[in-house]
Amino acid sequence: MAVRLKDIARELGVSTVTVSKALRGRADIGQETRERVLKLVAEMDYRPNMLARGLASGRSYAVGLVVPDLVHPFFGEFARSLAGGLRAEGMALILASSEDDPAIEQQEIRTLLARGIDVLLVASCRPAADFPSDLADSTAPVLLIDRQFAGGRADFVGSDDIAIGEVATRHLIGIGRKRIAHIGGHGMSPSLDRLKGFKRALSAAGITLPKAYVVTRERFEESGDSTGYHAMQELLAQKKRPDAVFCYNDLSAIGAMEAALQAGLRIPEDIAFVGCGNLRYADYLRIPLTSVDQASERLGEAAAARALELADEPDQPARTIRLEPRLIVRRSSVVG
Amino acid sequence: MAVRLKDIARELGVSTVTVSKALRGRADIGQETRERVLKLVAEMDYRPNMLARGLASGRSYAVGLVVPDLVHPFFGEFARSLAGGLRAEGMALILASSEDDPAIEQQEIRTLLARGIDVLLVASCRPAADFPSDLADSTAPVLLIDRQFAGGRADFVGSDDIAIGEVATRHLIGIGRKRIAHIGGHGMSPSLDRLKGFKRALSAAGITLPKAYVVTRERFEESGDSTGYHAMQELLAQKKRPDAVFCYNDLSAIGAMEAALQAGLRIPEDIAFVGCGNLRYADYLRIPLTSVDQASERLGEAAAARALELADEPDQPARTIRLEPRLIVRRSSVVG
DNA sequence: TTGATACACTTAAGCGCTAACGTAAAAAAC
DNA sequence: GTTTTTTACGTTAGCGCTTAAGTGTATCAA
Repeated sequence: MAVRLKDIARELGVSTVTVSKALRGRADIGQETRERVLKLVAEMDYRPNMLARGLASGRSYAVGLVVPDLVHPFFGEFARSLAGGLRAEGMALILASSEDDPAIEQQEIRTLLARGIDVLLVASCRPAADFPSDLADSTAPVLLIDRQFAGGRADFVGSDDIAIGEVATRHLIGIGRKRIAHIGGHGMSPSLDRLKGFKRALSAAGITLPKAYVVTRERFEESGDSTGYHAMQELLAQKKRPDAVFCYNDLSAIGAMEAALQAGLRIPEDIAFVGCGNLRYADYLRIPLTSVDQASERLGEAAAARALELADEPDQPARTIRLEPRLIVRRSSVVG
Repeated sequence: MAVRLKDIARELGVSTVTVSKALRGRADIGQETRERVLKLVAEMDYRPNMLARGLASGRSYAVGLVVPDLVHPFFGEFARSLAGGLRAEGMALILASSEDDPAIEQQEIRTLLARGIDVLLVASCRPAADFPSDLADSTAPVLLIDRQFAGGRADFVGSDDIAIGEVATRHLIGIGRKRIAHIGGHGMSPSLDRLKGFKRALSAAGITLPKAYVVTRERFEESGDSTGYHAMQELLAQKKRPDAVFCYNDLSAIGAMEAALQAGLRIPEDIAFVGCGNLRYADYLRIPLTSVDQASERLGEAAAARALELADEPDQPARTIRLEPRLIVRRSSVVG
């Protein structure tokens, strides 16, 4: 089959261990031998068998990533830049999608662990309330992405979701809106925190929030547009309908805008919208959408960097990395 | 560390091989023993170490996928449904992104192969003209996705790109357009075939195609909108500007429409557009976009099924699977 | 001269698993 | 009742690599 360490060693008249060490840059190999090895390795196009290396060394040089939905632009962009950061260090990415189903998520985590991944990255779809036991028991260090668990002492890379809620809401307040509603999720930490930021911004401005102005739903990733559409209909049914809505993500904002337009409202004159995620197509929508950018690329880079650290040194005190959001203003919130 | 085969065997007073066989459902294990093994395996939460299994058996139960761009909706959707199909059979997906760079693609293929993947799926970004040697020499069976190579005797799962070109063009002819242009790519097989279908449909209808009505570009995945925008400006500069454009994909169509709108044209009255890919957001665009649906989900399923076959039996005659496209008509091509 | 100290390698062992073959007992065949 | 077959296991060897523990030789201090 393929070229093995043994073949290189035989050809060179040295032991396999010498070749192995030379390849990995260990110090106890002579300059001349090292060069001979490297030269032949290149000539024979040798690639170490990572399964064997992983079995022998306990390190697989691969990280696992579980996301709720690959198609969601945020996770796509995140995965892309993560993969780029890992590739630079010769690490592979094993990807799994949970389809927003906790049972699938658990199963995927198990199979990733069985593959000896060095670090487990998870954007969990399980409720933020308590830390899942399988993550707590993981043999590989765990790096939570985007979604955190309550009291979790786990490593985390994600957005500052409270700031997202504040930034979006302050913008709506800033353009003079008084009846500001929120279409959000429940259960996951980003939903909770964005709502918290939303409320914080409102009360800081002395604006009261009717209970009915907060509509929460599930499943924002896959079919967020219809989720947003129906949630918006609920808001439009209020006696005093809102004049601005902060939506959990862009997809739900798209659906919500659709509902508003169908109801004959003008955007942004009658009602303004802010989404979150800064979708690639936000500029090209019927009404270009104001959105909070989560810097998914930079999150991917940060996660890659942290994952590499954890792979090298698994037993570190947990760290939390939060990136600040940035508001991108478009037509949906300013008369243009 | 984790529970090993040996631990189960010791506990049960049998050999490791017996446990291994029972676990994999081999015939030469007694009913009673099998049950005892399975029971204890469940109790002790044993998961086979896939690195060891892979090393010993030569099968890793993982497939590798290289795509040009994870963020591109087509590949995202494809990867999602592929992963689903594989998961059902206990196969993992190792994902790599080539960033549309042939050198990165080659490197990623090497690292995937070094990981002992059972099947290599590649949506290659290398020119269709000739079959790359690394794919020809691959130790794992190769399954080409979306893009084919000339005279390639390799397995393939993708769209019927000629039909895509025909369907789109016939539609534009059907709505009475006479000056039909194409913004397309070059090099990759889908570009070539879509152009072929485009020309075929035109000549079947007896419509002549000015040379300048075919504009080809590169890089349609990542920044297709600006590619489409600039290509469209070129078309608009013609003495006789087109009254319809078939664009390589939706992203370029979005950019092209943007350019047309900026030029003061009405869509579809003055100029109609058809894209390809049937983007999730096609309905919500400024002008909802008529697009050819590639059935990316079904492609993913088909690829998963074929990959499983190839994993079980690598030496099969190559098969080509092409899914028929379907036109989704929206505002960009009919006055609505 | 002796011993310590590097240096540049080799030998031995084993990671956790499976393929291939071996074997003993029970069942079936003659 | 002996041979053959079948059933249900066990033994051996090894996948390709790495870690840990040597081994021999040159170098240097005492």
